[in-house]
Amino acid sequence: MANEDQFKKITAHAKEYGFIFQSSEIYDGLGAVYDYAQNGVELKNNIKNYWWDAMVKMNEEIVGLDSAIFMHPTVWKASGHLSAFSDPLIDNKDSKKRYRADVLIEDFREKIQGKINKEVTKAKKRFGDSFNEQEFLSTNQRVLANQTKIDELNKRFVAALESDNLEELKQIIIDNDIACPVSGSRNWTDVRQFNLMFDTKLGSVSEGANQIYLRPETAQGIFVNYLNVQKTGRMKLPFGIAQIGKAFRNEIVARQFIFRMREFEQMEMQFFVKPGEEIKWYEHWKETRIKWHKALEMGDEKYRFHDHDKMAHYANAAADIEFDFPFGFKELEGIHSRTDFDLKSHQEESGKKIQYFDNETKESYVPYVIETSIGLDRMFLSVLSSAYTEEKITKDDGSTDQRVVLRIPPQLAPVKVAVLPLVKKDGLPEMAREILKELKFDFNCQYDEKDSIGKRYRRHDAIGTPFCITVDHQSLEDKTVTLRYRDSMKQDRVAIEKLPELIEELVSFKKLLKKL
RNA sequence: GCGAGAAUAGCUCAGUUGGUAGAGCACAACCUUGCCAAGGUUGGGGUCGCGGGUCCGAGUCCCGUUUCUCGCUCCA
Repeated sequence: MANEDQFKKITAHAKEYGFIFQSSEIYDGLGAVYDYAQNGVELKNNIKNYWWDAMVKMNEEIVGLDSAIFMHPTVWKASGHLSAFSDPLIDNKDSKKRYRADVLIEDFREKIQGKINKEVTKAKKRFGDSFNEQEFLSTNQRVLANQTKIDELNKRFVAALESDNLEELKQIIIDNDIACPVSGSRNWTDVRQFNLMFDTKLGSVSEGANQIYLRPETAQGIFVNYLNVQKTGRMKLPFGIAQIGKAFRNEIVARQFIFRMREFEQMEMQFFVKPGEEIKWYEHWKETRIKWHKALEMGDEKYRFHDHDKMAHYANAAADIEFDFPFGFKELEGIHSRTDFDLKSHQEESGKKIQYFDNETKESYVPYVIETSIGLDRMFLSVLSSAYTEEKITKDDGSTDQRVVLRIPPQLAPVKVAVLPLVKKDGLPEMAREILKELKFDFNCQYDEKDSIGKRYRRHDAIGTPFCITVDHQSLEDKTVTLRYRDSMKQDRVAIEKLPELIEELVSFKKLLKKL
């Protein structure tokens, strides 16, 4: 991949300039776990704030929540994670490829279904208008044989999945002569189960200990609080609950820097609607969410939708917003129409009525849910990778030079302003300190007096600081400074008293939020 | 988990056929310059991933091991 180099540079830059460190690095690191460093945490917080403002602050009908990571274990039974969240995996010994055993069987089933469909198409052509599909399906020998095969397969498959019978899954693969798509061989290992949820014990580890799980998604914390929020907030449908928080998945393989981690952070909003209106709202949130991304102006062409054909067990419509990462278009955010699956399951498991009384129609019903769920760490990576730029610049004397600049949207930049005395004498540092003292109430600022002014500009380019204020000798006389812009490297001379207003204009979320 | 590569200073790397660890950048102090990195002087920092073996002697050869990176699977 041509951009692999680019990706390496970005990860190296992220470490070198204090955005992301590997966890427990002095102990050789811990696989796929990362810490956000001094600049990273600022960027991450800014992303969170942008999202929270766009969701909670700007929408009267959306409220926030911060639910615990630990939850009652039955939550995960109701949500389907206990059964559906464990993948039965099988390896082919010849090609060394790994497959999900259930997917392998499903693909095989589809192949046979394809054969049947082909027969039907052929017959349709041959018989024209007189073709009776029902009759054809029940009489054609080849079709019947294949249909029987599928029926038998389904019976065994469903039974095996329900009873978690891994030996049976392997037996199905063997009995049907399912071969590895790569090697063509039938040399399979045993099927093994991987549960993607981390478990731990609540209470004393000895007797009476309760097995609990680290949540694999934040959504369930919202669902189980639906009634509480709706009642105490006097919420009327449609309304939403937003939450930012950590989730944990014990991925077999977690890689690609912070793209896939075992501990990650989600920003989720569950929007509760009247049944039947879900597709309307699904479309609404698809549009709203992509606008939120594009408002940052990192390049409209870097985003695209990917509509799902295959749904998760809970969804009736689903799309991803994909971002053009250095390693290709990958999922950044998911928008799912989750139907009433979750609330209904919790209603059944808990025995508590989870319904909404509609005063207009005088009916009670379980609301439908539209979910928007974005990976915060992925968002972080998208900002970082689109921001990273190596730039050739031509100097006044005609010679060329290079600089590395992070073109982070100013609203998200970790440091907003650097205050720099041109020289380390003549009272310039003191004056710079005075300016900083005022600005730091409103903005994350840094002071730097070491090395030449050019070098300091470059240092701030490298962490994406959008503005550098330089205090020079003229400042002492007329209370003006130069304001240098990161992207254009141009400078304006402005009055010190105008600074807060000027910077605020370029750095606040207001302009972004108005575009939504 | 399987396969492939890698591991020497904060970073990028050099280290000859085995002979007691180097460079550039970065960092710190001081001097100098003063609006777009790379002036001078001085200094700090490494049990060469870890463990064993061969050898008078191992960063270098052999074995093992750990971790990281990439591919296969899955997903936010």
